[in-house]
Amino acid sequence: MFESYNKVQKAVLETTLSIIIRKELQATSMALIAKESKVSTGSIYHYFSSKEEIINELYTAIVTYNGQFVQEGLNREGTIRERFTRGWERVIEISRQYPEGFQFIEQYSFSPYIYEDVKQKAYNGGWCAPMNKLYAEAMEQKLFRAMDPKLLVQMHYGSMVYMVKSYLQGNSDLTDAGIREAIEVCWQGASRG
Amino acid sequence: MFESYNKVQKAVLETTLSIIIRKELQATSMALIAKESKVSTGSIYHYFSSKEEIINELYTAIVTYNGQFVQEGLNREGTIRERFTRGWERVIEISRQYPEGFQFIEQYSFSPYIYEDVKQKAYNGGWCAPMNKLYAEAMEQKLFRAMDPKLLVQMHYGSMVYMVKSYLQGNSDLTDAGIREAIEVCWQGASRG
DNA sequence: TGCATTAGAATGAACGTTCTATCTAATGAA
DNA sequence: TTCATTAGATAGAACGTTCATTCTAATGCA
Repeated sequence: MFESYNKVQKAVLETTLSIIIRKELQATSMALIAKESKVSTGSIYHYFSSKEEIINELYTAIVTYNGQFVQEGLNREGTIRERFTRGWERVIEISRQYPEGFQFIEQYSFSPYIYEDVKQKAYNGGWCAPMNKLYAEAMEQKLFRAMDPKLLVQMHYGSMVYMVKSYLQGNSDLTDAGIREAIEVCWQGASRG
Repeated sequence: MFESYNKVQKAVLETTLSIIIRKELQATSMALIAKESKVSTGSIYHYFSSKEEIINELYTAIVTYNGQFVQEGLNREGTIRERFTRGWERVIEISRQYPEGFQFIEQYSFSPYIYEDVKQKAYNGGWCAPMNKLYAEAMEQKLFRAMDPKLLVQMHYGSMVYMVKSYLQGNSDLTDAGIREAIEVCWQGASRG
């Protein structure tokens, strides 16, 4: 997840992610990050200019990483339906594999603590634009109902998010069959006549 | 929204909600709440035992209020499809009417800052259980695919949440026709063959 | 007068950040 | 090879600020 960072930065980012999921932003103090990551505050400030910067760096790193993973599935050859399925499978797969990253992005993508330009850059490096394009294609080919493709992508993403949240809260399981069915539900709802 | 509270409590809760949406929990200080609500910290502590209690009270109040509004639509007479449509229409309607409440619940329903028993009580007073029941009925009557009704409700709620978020972020509009179409997309996806 | 309510100063803890001292390892002149 | 020099990295105490909460005195209604 944090391969492009040095050892200290990696430890700080990993620790911060772990604490912030367990305890909220306000309880994620620099002292606690220092203690748990075993990096002194002096060193933390040597590599990061502020607490805000750590959180924003975390945000960028996760969105970029997840974005690449999803795009790999989305951009491979195949019919629209195959790419659709692979794309959403990867969205769920990465959420299941790195639930902390998923939860963090979920909580902070609408937060004022993340700078607008970081959100913007993250959006560009993410998987939203290619997915929007796929949906637009599906509409051109009359596979999908005519509507705002971006809105439909958001709705489907919402479905996936809440399915994963249900799973992470222990209110449902997340089997391969269940995932396939959920994706099918989305496809069927979007389909024309 | 806060009819069951006295004037001071109402002012404090309304102000807290407004600040927390604009600025995050960590920037929502008691001093700022006092200043904006024009209630001194002394009075705030006369009516609330702590900052945590304010936030948790806020959570309870909003979920209860929204829950009643949605249930009114859900429980009225009609076919399953009519009740389905009215239910989701009300979920969106209340979100559009009180976007701050919507955003607050969205941000804090998964937060460790809200006590578990408050979440539990809120869930019971909310609209989830009746909606689950409606979905179970739809499955019994073979209108919907056989799957976990709770999971499908969560997925549909996710779709609504992300549609409203798109709207609140200015990335799409939220017309009556658009809402109707979104609900239809959900129905169609859930339907049997 | 008596009592609930209010205001806002006071308090002490906790916070993000900075500072200073120390450590480590690489460099290069002798 | 040796050792002074250097630059970066690290540790943790110290700093000033801000925070949630408490306290004390004043207010206003019964």
